[in-house]
Amino acid sequence: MSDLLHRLRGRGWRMTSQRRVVAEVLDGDHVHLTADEVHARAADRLPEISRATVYNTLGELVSLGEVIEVATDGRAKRYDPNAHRPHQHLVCSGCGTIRDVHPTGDPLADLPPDQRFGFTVAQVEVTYRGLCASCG
Amino acid sequence: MSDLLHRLRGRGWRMTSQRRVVAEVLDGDHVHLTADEVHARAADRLPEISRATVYNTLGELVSLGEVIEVATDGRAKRYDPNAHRPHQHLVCSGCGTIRDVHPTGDPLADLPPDQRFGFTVAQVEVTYRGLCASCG
DNA sequence: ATCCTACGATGGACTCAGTCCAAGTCAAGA
DNA sequence: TCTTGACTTGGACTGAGTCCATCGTAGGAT
Repeated sequence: MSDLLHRLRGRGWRMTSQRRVVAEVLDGDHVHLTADEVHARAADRLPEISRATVYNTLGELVSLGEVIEVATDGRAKRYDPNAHRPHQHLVCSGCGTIRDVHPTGDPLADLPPDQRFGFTVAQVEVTYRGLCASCG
Repeated sequence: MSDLLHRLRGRGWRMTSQRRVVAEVLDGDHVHLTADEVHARAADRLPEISRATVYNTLGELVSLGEVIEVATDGRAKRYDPNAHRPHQHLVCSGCGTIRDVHPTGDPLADLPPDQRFGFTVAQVEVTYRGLCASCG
């Protein structure tokens, strides 16, 4: 993840201990934490970090395209650091676990012109839902 | 929509003026109102209807499978009465307008077994995003 | 190495969406 | 028409997220 920190510095980010810790917490595969979970894990390393700072930093990471916001349920948004490899999500209806998945085919091609209502379609999000092995 | 009211009566619903008004407000194609919008429109016809009743009624309609909950942004859930014809959604990133769309193909078939991580996949939601003709 | 200052952090108040609950009301079966 | 349990009400409450005035500090300038 230090490559992320390098990219951020290159983009003019002032590097603070808070931003470093938030970026470190978001490292890994199949990571989909809520803002409060990020705050809790960040506070393990930096006890005085505030919720506002976590929200600010997550928002900046999202607008820089380094992190993706995922809203799979109606509850808290989740933050997915796997932003540089396009992917979709598989969500367990039982426990809420989320996996990144790579479907074959191009879902955009499945939307015929007469179904586009004059829109310029730019992006497709696919959410697969079902029960995971433990909840099955 | 009176067929909906008949179905509900058949399922043992006690028919109240509040429930009738909520069901009527949710009539039509490409309808995707938030709970507060449903409440506002219901209150035009029945000024004393409470928010709690609107939430209760929407929740019941959802669990009866008559209405679908849609969470296309991180904000308020939207309620889609078009529950008996499977469809996906096309959302304008500018103004938030939502259209029901019917893509070709079966997105479930695009998720290979080695991408299912032991899940029993039951359902797929697809959200197309872009700019509508007015926002383009 | 030190100073400056604009950018970032803080925490508490606030908003918005939604839930909960005790008390009152009323639809519909007897 | 009576009765009763299902339904409605409004207000308090929760959870997620935003806003803002103030304080602190990273990092360029000297």
